[in-house]
Amino acid sequence: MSKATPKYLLVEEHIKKSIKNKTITDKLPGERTLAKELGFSYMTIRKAIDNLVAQGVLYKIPTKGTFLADRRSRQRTGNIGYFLDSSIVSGVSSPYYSLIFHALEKEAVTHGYSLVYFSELTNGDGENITDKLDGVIASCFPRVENTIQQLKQQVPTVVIDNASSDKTIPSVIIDNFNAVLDSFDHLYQLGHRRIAFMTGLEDSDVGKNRCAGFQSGLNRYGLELDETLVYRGNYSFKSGLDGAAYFLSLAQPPTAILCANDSMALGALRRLHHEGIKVPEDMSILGFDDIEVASQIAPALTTVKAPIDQIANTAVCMLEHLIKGETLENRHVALSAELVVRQTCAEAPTIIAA
Amino acid sequence: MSKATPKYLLVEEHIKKSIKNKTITDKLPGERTLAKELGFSYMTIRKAIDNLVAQGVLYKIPTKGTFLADRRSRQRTGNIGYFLDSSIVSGVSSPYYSLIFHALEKEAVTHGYSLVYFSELTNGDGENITDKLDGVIASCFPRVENTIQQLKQQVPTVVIDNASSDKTIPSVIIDNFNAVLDSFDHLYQLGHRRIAFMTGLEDSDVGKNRCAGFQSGLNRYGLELDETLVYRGNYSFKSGLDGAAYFLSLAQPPTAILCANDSMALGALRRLHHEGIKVPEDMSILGFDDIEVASQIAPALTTVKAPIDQIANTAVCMLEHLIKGETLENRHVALSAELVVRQTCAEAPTIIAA
DNA sequence: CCTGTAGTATGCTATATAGCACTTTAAACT
DNA sequence: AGTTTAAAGTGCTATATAGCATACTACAGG
Repeated sequence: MSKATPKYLLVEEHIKKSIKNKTITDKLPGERTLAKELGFSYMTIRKAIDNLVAQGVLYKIPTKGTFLADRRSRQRTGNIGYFLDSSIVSGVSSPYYSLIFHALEKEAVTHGYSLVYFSELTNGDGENITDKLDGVIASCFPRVENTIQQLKQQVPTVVIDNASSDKTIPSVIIDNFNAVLDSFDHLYQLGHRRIAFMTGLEDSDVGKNRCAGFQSGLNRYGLELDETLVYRGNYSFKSGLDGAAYFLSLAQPPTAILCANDSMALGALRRLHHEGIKVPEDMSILGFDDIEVASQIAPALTTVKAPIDQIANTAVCMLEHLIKGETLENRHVALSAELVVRQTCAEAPTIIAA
Repeated sequence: MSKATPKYLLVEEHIKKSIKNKTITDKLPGERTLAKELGFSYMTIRKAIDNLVAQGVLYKIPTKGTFLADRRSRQRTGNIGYFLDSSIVSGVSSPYYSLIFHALEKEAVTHGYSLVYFSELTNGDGENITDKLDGVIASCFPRVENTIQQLKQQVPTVVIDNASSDKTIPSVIIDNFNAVLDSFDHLYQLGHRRIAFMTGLEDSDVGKNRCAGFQSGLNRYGLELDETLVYRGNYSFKSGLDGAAYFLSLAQPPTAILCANDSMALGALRRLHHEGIKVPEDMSILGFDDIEVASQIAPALTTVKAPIDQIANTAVCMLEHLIKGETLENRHVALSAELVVRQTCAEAPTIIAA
C-alpha cells in the first residue's frame, strides 16, 4: 500500500498469498523466473525468499529449487513436555509422580531432549506452552481429555497412566487389572477371606481396573462382594486414614486391606498403628506403586511396583517416533507390574468370631 | 583454509574473533569502513553482519551503527531452568528436591515462565541447555561450582541451598545454623543432655552450618562435645539406619538424636523400631526439612520445616530481576526455618546408669 | 546565545552482473 | 542400446553502484 513498503516485503506477501490460494502448492518457480514474472530484480526476489526460508515458510534444495515447508518441519525446540493436571495433589512433588517425572527426564535426556513440566496450557503471559515443545507426554485423566485434545492438535502427544477416550492417541499404561488380581491372590493364598478394598478415584481406567481386578479376585475364588468391605478413597494419605478407621468400625472388620495406592496404604498403616492394631499380625495391608518410602517404613510395605522406568522409556520412544513423523506399530502399550512382597502381609489371623 | 569457504563466512569468523580478542568491545566499524579494511565488498560484509545479527551475536540500530549483542538481549525463551546435580540420590524425585522443584514450577508459571529441569549442561545431542533458557536456578554444592561458573557465564543464575564461593552469584539459603540451634534448644529443654548428632555431608555450607548449630547448642549450655555422639552420615535413609545402629552400640547411648535431614531421621526411626527402642519414650528423634512423609508416619516426626515456598518465591523473583538486567538490593538471602513439634521428641528418660 | 543549514555517517533497499557448483535433460555419438 | 557430451536450470557467492531516510555535528548567521 504505502510506497514505503520495501519491495522484498511485497514479494514475501505475494508468495504467502500464492501459498494460501494454492497457486503454489509444492515447488516455487525458479528465482530468475519469479523475478521476471513479478518484475523485480533477481536479488530482490532472492532476499524475499531468503526471509521466508528463515521464517520456516519455505526451504531450499540447491540445484533443485525452492519448496513449501510442511508444518511438521517447524523449528525443533529440543524440548518435550510433561503435562500433569494441576488438580493432582502436590502435583509433581507427589511421591508417585515425582518418580514418573524423574524417569521421564532421564529418558528424555538420553534422547536429546529437555523435559519441561507444566500443568497449564498457557503460562502467566498467556503464551502457549506447546510453542516451545516438540512433543508432550501427558498423564491422562477423564477430566483433562479436553486439554489433551488441544495438545494433540498442536503437537505430537503420548498419554500415560490412562488411555484417552480418543484411541488415536498413543498410550502407555500399567496392567492394573492383573496387578491387583495378583495382589488379591497373594492375600488369598495367605488365608485371607475377608479382604477389604480401598479404591482410588473411580473416574479413570486406573481406578476402574484396579476395582475390576479386585472383583475378579473375588470371582476367581467364588467369594461374594461385600459392599461394606469397599471404601471409596481418593488416593490421598488422609483417605487411607479415614478408610482404615471405617474398616475398624465394622462389626466384623477385614483381615486384610488391599489399597489402590501406597499413599492410602500408608494412611491405613498409620491409623492401624494409632489404634493399636498390629500389622501384619492382626491385619495385612497391601499397596500399589512402590513409592520410595514404601520400603523405608516399618513394617516395610508389600506393594505392587509400578514399572516406572519402562513407562518412561516406552513413552519417550513412542513420542520420538511421532515427532519424527514415523508411524507406530503398537499405539497402545500395557506394561505389567510385579508384586513386591515385604512385611505388611502375613497369614490371616485365626478368626475369633463366626 | 580451503578456497571453498565463502568469503562472508570468513568475515563472520573474523568478526567473532575480534569479539573474543576484545578488539571489538562495543561498536563495530561502519559497514563501508569494514569493507575497505578487510578488502571485501560492501555487500559481502553486509551479508556477514546480517547473518551475525540473525544469530543474535550483533544487533543494529539504523543510523547508529552495529553493536555487540549483550547476552541479555538474546531472544527470550520463556524458560527458566532448575539445575540439580545428578549425583543427588534420586534427583528431583527425592522427597526434598521434589518439593523444591514443585514450588519453583508454581512460582515460575506465575511469573510467565516454564520450568525446565536438568542435571547435565548438555543434552544427548551435545546441545547447550542454556541456549533454551532465560535464566537458571541451581542447587549449589561445592562439587558443582565449576558447572555453576559455566552457567553464570551463559545466563543469569541464582543459587539455592548453598551460597557459591563466588559471592557475585545471588543466593537464597536457609539459616541452618539457627534452625539446628533451635532444635538443640528444644531437646535440651526437654531434659536431654546426651544429644547425638547425625551429620549430613560436611562438604557444603548446609552440612557445616547444621554442624555448627549443633556445636553452638553444646556451647550455649556448657556441654562438652563428645565425638562418639557424632555420626557422619550422607543424608540417605541408609545412613540413618546405620547411624542409629552405631549410637545404639555405644556403652552409653544418647537419649536424643538430632538428624541433619528427615531421610536420615526416618532411617533412624526404622532402626530404633527394629531394635525395639520406643520413640519418643526411650529416645527422641529430630529431623530437618519436613518432607511429606514426616507428618504421615507414626510417630509423626518432629522436624524443622524448610521454607520451600519462600525459597522458590525469592529465588524466582531474584532471577527475574537479573533477567531484566536490574540489580538486586540483596544478593544473598537467608531464610529462617521453624521447628515443627510433633511426636518424636519427649522428655529425656531418667538415666539409669551413671 | 540560539538557530538553521549543510555535510557526514549510519544502516537499508534495490538493481545489475558475473561466475560457480551441481543436477537433470536431451542430444549426439559410438 | 548404451555411453558420452553439451546445454539448460537450479540455487549460491560476490561485487559494484545508486539512492534513501535518519541522526548527529559543526559552522555560519542572526
